[in-house]
Amino acid sequence: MPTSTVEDYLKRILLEEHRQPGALVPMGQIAASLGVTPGTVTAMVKALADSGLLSYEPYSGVRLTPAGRELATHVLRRHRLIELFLVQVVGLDWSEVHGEAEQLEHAVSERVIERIDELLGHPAVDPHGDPIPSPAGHVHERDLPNLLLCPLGEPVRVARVGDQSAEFLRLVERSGLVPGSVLSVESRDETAETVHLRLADGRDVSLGWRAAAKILVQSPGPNET
Amino acid sequence: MPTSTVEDYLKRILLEEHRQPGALVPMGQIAASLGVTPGTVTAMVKALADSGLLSYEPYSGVRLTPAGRELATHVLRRHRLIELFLVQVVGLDWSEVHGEAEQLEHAVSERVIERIDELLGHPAVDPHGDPIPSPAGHVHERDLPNLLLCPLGEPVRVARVGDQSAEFLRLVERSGLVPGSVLSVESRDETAETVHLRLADGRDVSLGWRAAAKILVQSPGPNET
DNA sequence: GACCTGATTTCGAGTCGTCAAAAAGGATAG
DNA sequence: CTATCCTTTTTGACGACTCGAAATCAGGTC
Repeated sequence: MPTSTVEDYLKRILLEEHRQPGALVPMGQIAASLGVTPGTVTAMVKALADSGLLSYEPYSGVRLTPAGRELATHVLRRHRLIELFLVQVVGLDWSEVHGEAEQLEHAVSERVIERIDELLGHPAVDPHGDPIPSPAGHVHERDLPNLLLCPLGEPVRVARVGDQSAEFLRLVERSGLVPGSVLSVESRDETAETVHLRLADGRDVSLGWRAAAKILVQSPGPNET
Repeated sequence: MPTSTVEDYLKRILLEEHRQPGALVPMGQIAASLGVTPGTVTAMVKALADSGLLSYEPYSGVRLTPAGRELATHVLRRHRLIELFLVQVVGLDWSEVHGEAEQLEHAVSERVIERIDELLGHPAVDPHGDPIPSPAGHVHERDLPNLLLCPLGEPVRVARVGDQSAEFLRLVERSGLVPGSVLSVESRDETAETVHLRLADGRDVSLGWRAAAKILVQSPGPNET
């Protein structure tokens, strides 16, 4: 059985691969994402390559093998199902479930995960709108525009929030931008680097570009959240 | 923060202390209970003594300090609340929750435990009838007779099952002896070392003494399970 | 082509938890 | 009081994971 450290490495690498499809993931990125030193990553990555979980190109980076990708996807599935479970059943606030799930994803058996999945009705996305991989390991990533790219003046529905930090999530909640909310982008200011939103409840909200880019939206018609 | 290994050592020692109140817990017993070699226990126990979690008498055994007892009790509280949660909310079979909880007890935060406790209505006992320690660390151990000691011919209610192994629990379930069931001990055979029971539903069941000693009962009046 | 600069690798070291096997201690029967 | 047996301790070692610092590499600059 893989240790929880191994699971963490693979999960982080999978996430980095998602962010830049096709590219090798460089050591530094893994180190930053895990909060360890680059030397540690080099050592670990060699071991993972020896186990056949990823392929390692010295000085270039790393790419998951099918075996590694499968394992990583299962960890991600556990993580996201646990997040949703903690919100919907246990009643935690969505801003705190990410950290909890970080621990639990390594402790929960497949038995329990399947029960949770059933209990929740085989959900497609977690509380942040991130897709939940299928038991077979398939991830349905949708290609959604963010608040910097979506059309102006049209109603859109928040589908996904691309930052799990408790702080950002609390801001999102305060501003009424949780997944499912409907709003429209009134204007963008190129110089000030801000966007101005009007929410369904009439509130006006401004966001900087960094924040706006993290809010992904879809057409408001069919509510898939 | 204590590692999960430390938590396991302390929890096991607490359980052994419960079984023989007042006595020092010998190394061999800890080693057997944890499935490690005696040498490992000696080394670990010295470290725990240095941390002030227990006092160590070479060649005699070990006893938890107040600090160690408190920590161990909290682990036990997490363990038993998780067991009950898995049965009542997640819907697992009671014969499988012990193993699951063994992992989860180290991964669940205090936040989540308190939510679970609330959700379950501050329960007093877990699915096996073992008492759940209070948040303050108080354990309400009741002194109950087992099927070898309770009066003959009188109705009694199963209160607690003193063996968590999935195999034994499945036998208990098959025989209709889960906590809460009412039955009476019809007779005991000293030579054959068996007891004969009559269940409330009319079924007759025989148990060997080893098994009978693990079923603890109370008067059937107020159902405290 | 020589030189920087930033990323990566190597190296030596340390912690934690574990084992196997040898040595030592303690208890008890004679 | 001693021989024996069981328990405990000691010792040396290992695997997994980590760090810090020195050495090395790759890619762009001039």
